[in-house]
Amino acid sequence: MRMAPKKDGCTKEIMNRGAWTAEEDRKLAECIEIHGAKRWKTIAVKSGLNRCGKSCRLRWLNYLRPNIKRGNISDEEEDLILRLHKLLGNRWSLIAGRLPGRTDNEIKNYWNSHLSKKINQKEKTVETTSSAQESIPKKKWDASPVEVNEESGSKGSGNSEVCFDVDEFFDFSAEGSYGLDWVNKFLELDGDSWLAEKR
DNA sequence: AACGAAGTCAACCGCTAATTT
DNA sequence: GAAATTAGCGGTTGACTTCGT
Repeated sequence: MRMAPKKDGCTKEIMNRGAWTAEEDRKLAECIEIHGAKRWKTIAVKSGLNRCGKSCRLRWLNYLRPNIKRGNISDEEEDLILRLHKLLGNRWSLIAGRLPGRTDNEIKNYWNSHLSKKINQKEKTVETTSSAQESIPKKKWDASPVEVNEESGSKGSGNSEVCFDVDEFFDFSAEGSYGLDWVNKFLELDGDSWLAEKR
């Protein structure tokens, strides 16, 4: 697509970059079938694509992976993204993990092009209608998750209002959790009635 | 029809975390 | 335990498409 190679594993030699061709996709898929979707550096070499491992991984995860859904994000999915974003912030891979067949990149793009705009509009209308009483702090949607207690997982303050077990929360082995009930559990109505309104 | 603006999305970059040597 | 390597993530870019004038 563009620009000169930069420093990292991908750039020690001149690598192919930019849009993938059907032939490259086929070679990559073949190679992954043989070696599995791991060891991307190895796959990059074995496939003979002259692409870096990073690039191969991204292509596989976003396009070639089986069961991937493209486009047409449903109302339910959109609602789920909104709620998860409120809960998690810009942790796209975690959000994607709760939306079967969706990729972090797709969700991130969808957020940036659709949802962030919707939210900004909503904010504006709220501001104009309730300019007088400003007791409730303005909600910042970008990268400001509800604080969660992550002590069992990674970093976290522990000083949270919404406490839950991260391990339980991200136990993706629990199939069938695709829905809103589980997230409602953590998102007791906090004044964000517009989410409810919009349904 | 032509052109610029705005929107979309695939792909890359830079960084950190995890793993291997 | 330290250093090197690899994997994964979120942010950003820019080519392409669509829309408005």
